[in-house]
Amino acid sequence: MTAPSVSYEGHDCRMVSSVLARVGDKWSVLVVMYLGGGPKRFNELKRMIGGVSQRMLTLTLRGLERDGLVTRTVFPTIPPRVDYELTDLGRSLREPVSALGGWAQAHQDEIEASRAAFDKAAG
Amino acid sequence: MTAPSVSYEGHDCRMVSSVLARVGDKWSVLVVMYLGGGPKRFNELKRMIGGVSQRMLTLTLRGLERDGLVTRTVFPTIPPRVDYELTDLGRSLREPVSALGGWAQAHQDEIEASRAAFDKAAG
DNA sequence: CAGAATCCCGGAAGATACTG
DNA sequence: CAGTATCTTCCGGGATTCTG
Repeated sequence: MTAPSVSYEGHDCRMVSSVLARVGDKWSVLVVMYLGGGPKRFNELKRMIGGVSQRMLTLTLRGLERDGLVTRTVFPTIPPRVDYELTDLGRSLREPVSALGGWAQAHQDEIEASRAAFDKAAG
Repeated sequence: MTAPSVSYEGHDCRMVSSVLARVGDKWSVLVVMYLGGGPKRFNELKRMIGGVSQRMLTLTLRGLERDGLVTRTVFPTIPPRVDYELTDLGRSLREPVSALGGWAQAHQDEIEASRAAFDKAAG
């Protein structure tokens, strides 16, 4: 019943790993999620995410842009304005990430209980 | 059509992030994937994954065990034997991870092309 | 406002050696 | 075989400062 629609065996598992390395990155996920609500400006994202340094946000956005998940649009005004928006590819990522989010939500308590029990047993 | 079954807005996005921090971990993913094929011993996993140090594999398995995704069974024989196996929770994770794997597979070329173009433009 | 540049530190992770 | 222990190296990432 939990049979995956795509089997693990039969293709290079490392590819999944490398994609998760990007997608699973803490800030990248949050950016993709928040950009799902529409285009955002730099500081707008920074405020929404909260706890991210401008350096990390810059690097994260750069990485997402490089992978074709996000577009960067500069308005040559004063003060400058830059909009970030998901590409079609970026939007298509929301679905599988959302599935993982759903899993996280469904099993969060289970995981936390397991951690507590494990930590208690190990002292 | 790409409408997610679980919306991003409406629950704490950081939870998804924290789960991805574990699940998205390079070695954790690979371990879960390989254990999907049935119970494995330590060095068996090490050989299958390849490129992982015994230290990292130990830490990864410990983390997965702590989260209740993997069970560790010790056979008090000489030489010692330890089997690692996915729990029900661990098996349930395969489905959403597989979805992400499918996405990775489907868009790999697109991503690589985007990276190449980006790197070329940036010099 | 949106970044670039610089400094700096703690933790992540490899290599190696030892053990029950 | 399945780890633990130790050392060391590396770099992710925060804080701060400067610019177009």
